[in-house]
Amino acid sequence: MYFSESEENYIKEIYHIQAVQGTVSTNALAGALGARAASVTEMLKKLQKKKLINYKPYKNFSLTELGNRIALEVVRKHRLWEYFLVHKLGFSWHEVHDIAEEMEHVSSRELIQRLDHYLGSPAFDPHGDPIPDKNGKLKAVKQNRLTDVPLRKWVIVNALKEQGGNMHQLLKHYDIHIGTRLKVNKRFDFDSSLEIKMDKLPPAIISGEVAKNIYCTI
Amino acid sequence: MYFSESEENYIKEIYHIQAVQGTVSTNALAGALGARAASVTEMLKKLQKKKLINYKPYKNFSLTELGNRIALEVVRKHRLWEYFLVHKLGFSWHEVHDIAEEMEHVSSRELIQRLDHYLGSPAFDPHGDPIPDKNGKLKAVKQNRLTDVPLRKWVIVNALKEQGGNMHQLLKHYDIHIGTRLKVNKRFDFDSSLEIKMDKLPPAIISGEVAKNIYCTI
DNA sequence: GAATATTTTTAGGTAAACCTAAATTTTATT
DNA sequence: AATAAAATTTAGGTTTACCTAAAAATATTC
Ligand SMILES: [Mn+2]
Ligand SMILES: [Mn+2]
Ligand SMILES: [Mn+2]
Ligand SMILES: [Mn+2]
Repeated sequence: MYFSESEENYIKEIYHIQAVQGTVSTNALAGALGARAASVTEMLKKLQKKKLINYKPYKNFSLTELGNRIALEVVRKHRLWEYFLVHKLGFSWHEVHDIAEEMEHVSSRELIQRLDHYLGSPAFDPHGDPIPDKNGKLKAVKQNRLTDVPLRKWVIVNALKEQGGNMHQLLKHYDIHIGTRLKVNKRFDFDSSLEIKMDKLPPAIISGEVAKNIYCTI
Repeated sequence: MYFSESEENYIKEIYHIQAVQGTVSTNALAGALGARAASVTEMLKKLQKKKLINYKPYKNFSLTELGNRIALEVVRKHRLWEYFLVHKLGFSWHEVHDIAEEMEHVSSRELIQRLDHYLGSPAFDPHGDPIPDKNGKLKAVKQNRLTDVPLRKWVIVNALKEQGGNMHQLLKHYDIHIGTRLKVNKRFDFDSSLEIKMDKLPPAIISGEVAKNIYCTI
């Protein structure tokens, strides 16, 4: 069965929202895709006809088993290409999302099979997100928000979320990247900033803004 | 300036037809693209408005300087991806065209820059066709049709054209590939087959059908 | 050079993916 | 429970890229 680029983007986005919010609404999806609610409604009907989502008018919706499988395939393609861009072409992690957003729609299954093998079947993309394997299985690693981590406990950064701006400059300045070991010494409620401590470096203050996008293993 | 996937395909195809026929007509383009003449006319008007082609109704048309530049960029992307698919992912030369047909439309310039560097700035794609460099320059190597080559003269295969079917099986059977040294002993006008001689192999007969798609340096 | 054939364009449609504005349904508030 | 607010859908457009069938222009043939 053929799915258009738009259909793939919708399915993938439903998958992501479902993963973090548990439930998906027309407006949430419209927001995530930068589209208007009316456009989303139209597409929802199309996706339902293709048996990719469970949808009743005016109600929240969810992916069907099939929809989930397709979503995982697109996510797999996206993350494998991101891995390729960073580890083979030398891009930095914050530059690859938009390119992968296009490459994820190249349709050849054989291509992805071979790409995966060529990259050594990586389990995580450059942002620390798990790459679904051929069967859609994800290596489950808990991503704990740095803002919620217990005080004075050493943790390891395992994921960084891109948020539009150029947060990566800041992270580079602090020398925080995936694999960095650090602990949170204090949390300042006033501006929700944190004092963190990294090996061989004096304690540093980071804003809640940044901390929100840093995840780690406890 | 943005060009859609369709616009890129049209421009590239005009470039190819121009290269072999010298001149491009609505019907020729429609045939090459698998579209109807009416659709082509419509697109021609769009391409003219974008100053990519020189076009007068009912007349043959040609690429403008800008059109040529864009065409070369798409050709460059196509052939670099083909090279990647064969030399990095292990595809065989006859499997890569359709995949590259999709990948050539990924828009990032930086991506192609880096891909080129990663591949070692190759000058020829897996079919033996030259890859335009960043400035659109092509390494000119004369591709002589094996059917036209002088008799009893050793030549080297430098290009193989894919023609839908599975000619590659035949070529593999004869062990003919890019780089193969051979000479044409005889030409049989009756069915336009050729007797060829390769190093360390007894003479063999190949059909005109196949020979037409083999090119070499004299 | 007129008649015929071929090529190309125009006219009029369709489907996908978007949009705005208005109507409808659901949810929240008094 | 009635009303107000918010979310969602429907109605009616637009643009892109296709299509078929008919008309117009160009080329070929007698
Ligand atoms: Mn995408
Ligand atoms: Mn990622
Ligand atoms: Mn293409
Ligand atoms: Mn090629």
